[in-house]
Amino acid sequence: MKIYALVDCNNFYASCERVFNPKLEGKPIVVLSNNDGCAIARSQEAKALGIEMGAPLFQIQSIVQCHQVRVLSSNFALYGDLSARVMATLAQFTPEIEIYSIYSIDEAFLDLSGLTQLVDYARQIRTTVKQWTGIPVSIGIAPTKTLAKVANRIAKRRVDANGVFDLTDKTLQEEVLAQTAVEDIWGIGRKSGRRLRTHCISNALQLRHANEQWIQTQLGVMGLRTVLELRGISCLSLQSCPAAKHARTVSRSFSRPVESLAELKAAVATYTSRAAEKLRCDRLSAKALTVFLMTDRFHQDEPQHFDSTYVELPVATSDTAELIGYTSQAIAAIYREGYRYKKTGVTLTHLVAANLFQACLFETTDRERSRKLMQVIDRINQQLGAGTIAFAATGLRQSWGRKEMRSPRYTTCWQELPVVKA
DNA sequence: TCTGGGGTCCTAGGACCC
DNA sequence: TCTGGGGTCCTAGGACCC
Repeated sequence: MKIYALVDCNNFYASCERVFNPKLEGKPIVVLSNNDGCAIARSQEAKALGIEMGAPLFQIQSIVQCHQVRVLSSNFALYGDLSARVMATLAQFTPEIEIYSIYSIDEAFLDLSGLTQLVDYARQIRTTVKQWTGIPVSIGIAPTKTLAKVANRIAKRRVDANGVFDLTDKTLQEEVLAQTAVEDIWGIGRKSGRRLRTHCISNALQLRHANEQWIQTQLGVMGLRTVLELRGISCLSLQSCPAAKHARTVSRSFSRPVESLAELKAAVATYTSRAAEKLRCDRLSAKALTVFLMTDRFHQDEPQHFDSTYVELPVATSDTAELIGYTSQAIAAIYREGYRYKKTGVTLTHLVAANLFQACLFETTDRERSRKLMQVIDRINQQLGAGTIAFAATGLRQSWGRKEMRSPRYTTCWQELPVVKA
């Protein structure tokens, strides 16, 4: 029998902040989204105060003040680095590990098949991760990934579980699934949850016993897969070597409305640069791209405009200058005067391995020269900090975002290393 | 006044081909 | 006036995840 363990970091972003700032221990913390807009992570104490995931900061201001909630801007450089350390630690315990999956920032599946003393082993993993990285994790153990997710929830909630819960026992599965709300199952979202409830399926045990044909007509093959997984039949295998990405998006909301094409162009050029960097980092090239722009949907009293445009490129590329040329034209094509824009973004799609592209018969650009130039730019920005060298099209002021309460990038920036005083 | 960003997979339906 | 059938590929949109 297969045995999966799901290792999930507790309140990951909040825990990361605590690693370098122990004064935050035991205090309610929220970490904010881009522009300091919404709460995207909360410590246990903040959750207990009733702060919901995604709550706009201005709506929770009274709770924040009343309970002295520590409010922090997001610091993804720090979280990404600590995530990598957690994953590296987990990899010490088994070669069968799924990292870099789309859920990778704070969780990883491990294949523990064939091991005995599962709970002891999991405790050892938990202790080691905490000791080596400072991040507390919870571990759920079960014969399928979906059940391991359920087990992980219990590991987090039950005080007596002490961070580890083993759900391999069939009788225990029945008991636990009966207490799990149907929308708390991995893969069942709000929509499906509501639909299931109208058919009197409100917990995971009822879903487990639902009719297969009926589920497939209602929820499609994904839903059916979930039901089988709940029954202990593994449908989702461990992807130890996940497929390459299909798309790379960079988009941001503005901290204030933007009306001029010039500003939008500068923003789009900035996002294009970032997306192209990601592409080169993954050694990929894009054969197509989409650019979109939108007004503020929360301001329905103002005129609304959303548009996007798709562009196929003659030759796959990851050259920033070339891509900015295309995205700049694209944004101009969908821009309409007289709107207050809130957000714009760039998606690079149809990604192919950079060394395997189909050249164009009438090619005029010198690909080798462009590749070398990009390499130099990437190296300079890596060594001297992001944005040290940039394309003029990205503009001189890059002040769309707001991050007023960001903690230092303790582990990824020389100037911001923590200092230990004797 | 202030409301995130970046992904995946599946399905339906259109375009196109023979 | 009559106007096939089956297959593939692609995209948009929905649902979901963290």
